Amino acid sequence: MSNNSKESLRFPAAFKALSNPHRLALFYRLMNCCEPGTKCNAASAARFCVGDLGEGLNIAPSTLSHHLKELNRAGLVEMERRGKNVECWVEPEKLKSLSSFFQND
Amino acid sequence: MSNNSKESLRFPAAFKALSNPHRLALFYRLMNCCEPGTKCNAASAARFCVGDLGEGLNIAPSTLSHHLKELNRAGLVEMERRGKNVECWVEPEKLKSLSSFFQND
DNA sequence: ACTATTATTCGAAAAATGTCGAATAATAGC
DNA sequence: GCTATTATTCGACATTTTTCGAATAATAGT
Repeated sequence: MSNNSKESLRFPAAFKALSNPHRLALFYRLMNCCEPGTKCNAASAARFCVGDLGEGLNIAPSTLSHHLKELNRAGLVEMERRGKNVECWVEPEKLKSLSSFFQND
Repeated sequence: MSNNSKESLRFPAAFKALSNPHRLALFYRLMNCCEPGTKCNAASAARFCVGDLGEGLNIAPSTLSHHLKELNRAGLVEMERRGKNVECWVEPEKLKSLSSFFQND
């Protein structure tokens, strides 16, 4: 009932997912949800639909889909169908986990 | 005179370098320099020589060397010859950079 | 100079990854 | 039910990566 198919974050898989420039760009877009310079309201995680996320990346829809699936499987990105679109977002707690991975002090 | 060939950290390259399980293990060892459970003195970055770093990883010396070179080129790991050995370490500032990459708040 | 130790470079082979187009699925609106 | 929109799955192919062993380099000690 509770766990709605959200993948949990595991570091090796996460870094592997971020190792591709396209996937890193996609993740970065979701991380920095608002326009460059501005800051998101921490409360509302920004959502992009798949098509919009790939905007400007010059990759085929099938490739885009593949990359988002990888990000999702790595536990970095959540996805949920909403009508014709599939919405994607990053849970803030995932960012915290990643951030603290590198803080050994 | 000043810049002693230390590669600067760039995120896409860094995540790519960390995408391999062996390289992640090597980096993790250097990050968490002391024995599991204990904490390093922040002042003294721990150093491993190449051979010791690869201990237990079951990879050929040539493979180990290759991976460390990649970590170095990505700006994650510093390397310096000291006698017969080559010492490796992680600059604490690199960890800070990586950590803050994920903190967009 | 010779030997032992430690690490790197250099191919080469096997495995994994990134990419696409075509076909398929899921949904919404008519 | 048909059509349009949005996204995914499924091969297939090209590229990249991982890995190794053999040869080479760098250093220290005898």
